[in-house]
Amino acid sequence: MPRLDYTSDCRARLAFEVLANRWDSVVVFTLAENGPLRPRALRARIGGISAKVLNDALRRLESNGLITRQVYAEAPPRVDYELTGAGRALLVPMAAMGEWAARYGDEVLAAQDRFAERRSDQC
Amino acid sequence: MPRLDYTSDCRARLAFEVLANRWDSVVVFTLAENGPLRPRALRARIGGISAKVLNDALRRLESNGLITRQVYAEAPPRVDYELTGAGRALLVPMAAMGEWAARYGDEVLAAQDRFAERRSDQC
DNA sequence: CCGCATCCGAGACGATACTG
DNA sequence: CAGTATCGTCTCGGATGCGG
Repeated sequence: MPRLDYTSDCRARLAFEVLANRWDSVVVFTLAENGPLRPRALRARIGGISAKVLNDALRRLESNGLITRQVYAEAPPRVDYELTGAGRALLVPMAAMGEWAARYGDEVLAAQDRFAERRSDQC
Repeated sequence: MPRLDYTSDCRARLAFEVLANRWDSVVVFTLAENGPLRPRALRARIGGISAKVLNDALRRLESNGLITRQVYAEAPPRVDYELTGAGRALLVPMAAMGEWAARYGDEVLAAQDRFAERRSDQC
């Protein structure tokens, strides 16, 4: 998050930076599909993510204005997270990314295998 | 690059993972605009990237099948890098990301400022 | 129940110097 | 000129335990 230097003029970089971390896009996607959710529910829907890491992701998304944090004055404490307009709008480019992955995902995996083989051949 | 576990079903994750690192998307973009380039030329066009880091990025992109590496038997050594079909196809989602950034970039930066302020207020 | 503090390992980035 | 090696720093991911 060291605030982008746009010396290299790639407009899309801000968007990628915002979703660069492992779980951020998954959280956005999950919130988009299910509406406002509590951390507990988010963890359950996503699966395979620790509480701390989810919290880290939520903080990042909040700091980038992609989600809002609602706190209810109750006991036990209750919180939920919801997408902002900017967050919801991200679904459009995310869909484009998904289509690319659907079309070229196998190629990528195959290339990774080939590359791993070549490196083990040399040694 | 620890090979995705698709336990969390977000199809777009592969695409994000492929461009998750700082310079990867910039390199793809630069190659798309200028055609095949030698590392030297790439560095010059991009600006602000060290030789090692560019090399790291090129290796990653190659291992993911987004670029190809052409070696010419000359002296002094000559190499150039070119986008594959999968690499060129990435420009479509990248453009979508760019449009999002153009529309919501300011909101993101403003949110970051607000978030930074709140944290410094508390301390 | 939510979130924070701590500790650890893995990678990326960055600068520099060196080999083919 | 291309690429590697090394070193230091930073951040993410992951696990665990504590406090509000």
